[in-house]
Amino acid sequence: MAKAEFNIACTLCDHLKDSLFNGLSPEELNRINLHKTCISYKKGQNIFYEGTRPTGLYCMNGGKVKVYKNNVQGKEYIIYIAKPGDFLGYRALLGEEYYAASATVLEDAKICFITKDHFFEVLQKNPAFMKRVVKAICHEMGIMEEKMAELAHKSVRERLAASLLMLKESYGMEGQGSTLIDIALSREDLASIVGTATETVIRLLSEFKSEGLVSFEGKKIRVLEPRKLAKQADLIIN
Amino acid sequence: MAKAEFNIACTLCDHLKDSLFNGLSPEELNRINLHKTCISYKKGQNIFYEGTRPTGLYCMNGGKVKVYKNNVQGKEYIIYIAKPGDFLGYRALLGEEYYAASATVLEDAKICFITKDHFFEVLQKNPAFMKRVVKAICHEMGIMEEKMAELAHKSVRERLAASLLMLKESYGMEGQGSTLIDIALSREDLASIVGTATETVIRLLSEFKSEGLVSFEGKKIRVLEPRKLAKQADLIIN
DNA sequence: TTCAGGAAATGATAAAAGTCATCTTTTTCG
DNA sequence: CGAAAAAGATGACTTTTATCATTTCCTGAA
Repeated sequence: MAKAEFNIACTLCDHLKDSLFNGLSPEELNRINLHKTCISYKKGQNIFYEGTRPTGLYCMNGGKVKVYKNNVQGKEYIIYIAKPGDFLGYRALLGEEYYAASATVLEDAKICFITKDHFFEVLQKNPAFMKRVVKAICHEMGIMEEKMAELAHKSVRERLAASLLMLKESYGMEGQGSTLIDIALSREDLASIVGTATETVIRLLSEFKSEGLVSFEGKKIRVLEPRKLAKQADLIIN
Repeated sequence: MAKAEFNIACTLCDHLKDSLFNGLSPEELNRINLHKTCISYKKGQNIFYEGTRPTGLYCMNGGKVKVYKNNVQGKEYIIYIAKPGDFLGYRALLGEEYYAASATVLEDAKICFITKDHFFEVLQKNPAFMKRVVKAICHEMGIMEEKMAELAHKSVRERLAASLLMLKESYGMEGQGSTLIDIALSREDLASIVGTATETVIRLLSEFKSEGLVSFEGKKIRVLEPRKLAKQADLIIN
């Protein structure tokens, strides 16, 4: 599993429009470009480990990466799934702390790495960029507050339905009057997103399937009835 | 329940040292001082509601405030308990969003309010302050990640033990070779912190009591055996 | 001081979810 | 290709936790 380098100019990056770097001047982008290292990772490879110190910022150019925490008994909780355009590891970097989570490749990924100093330089010289980053972080916090409240008081069934809808929003591909969740997640990973046991996810998914809410396409899940799923998730009342 | 105004110069505030405002110049503090309104709130009064728009920043000068979300069925999850020196409502303000949570006074509180414009002005003119705020926010996010992982995979018993230790850290008063958690929390509020039913908290607390881990002092809880509690919380192995 | 209402405590019961074991299917890799 | 490993599925069973009902205790307002 050799890490292959690649290089794409930031100014020409396909995912710039989805990124917090969108809005930087060509000069600033070139500055980042000069100081970045881009690497291709294979599925299963690790990007960083919980407890280690960040030395820079990862910026996703392709693929999918899970950010997760393992508890003492080895149970995993997936905090976030990063896709192209997303920053990775900025929390620990900006908080000047160790990584509180680990990151592992779910689908073969291309990831650029910008050293801490160069990222901070751009951040400090460009208040508008700083403001955008802060805004994004605060938005992320709002999502985390919502997730904590869900974990505290929703049933696993409700949370699974909510997770499927969330995945549909982020990774949905429209077609045939329904939406395919275009990410190859194992049942185990899905359980780690929902915060439950693998067997429970398997059982509930087959219930959803027999109720006609979803269907399976290879390893992927197709959402057939988003409104009914939302009702299961207790997001809508009627 | 009239809201009584009071006024204390920011430069003379007892809690400045615990606050993110610590480090501002006297000029900046005076600027904030000129544009703040300070109000005394009684227990049970509401500071802001989920779904409304923030118009400024609250800064705690006294008392305790719970920040919480209510789900559809009315079940509450307490995200945070703010104490003097803490900012309140900065997430929605910096994220330019509606409040994602509500805030209500737990113990009679004195809270200063700085309008959005003046706060943003200081923030933008002082990059070091901005950096400190960002660092604090990112630290907060790390705590939230930890809490999500706990909610996902720890038992209520473990979470209650962890919550008691967290409360001990934040509100502990040393004495008699043990620590009193100096905050008047109802069993219901404690359940909302842990993310469980009130009855479950009551039962587990009386188990902890009969195991000699805690004792009750009026409405308050005294932690007798923090190490044993930590073992219950599965924070230490041996 | 009393008494009404809220909070705390306790018991009984049901529902939800985890665990463990087993079996089947799919994937991977030599 | 075929064996081994991993992932998925299913059943049996246990544990945990929520819910509901009832009782006791405490506190604050009249």
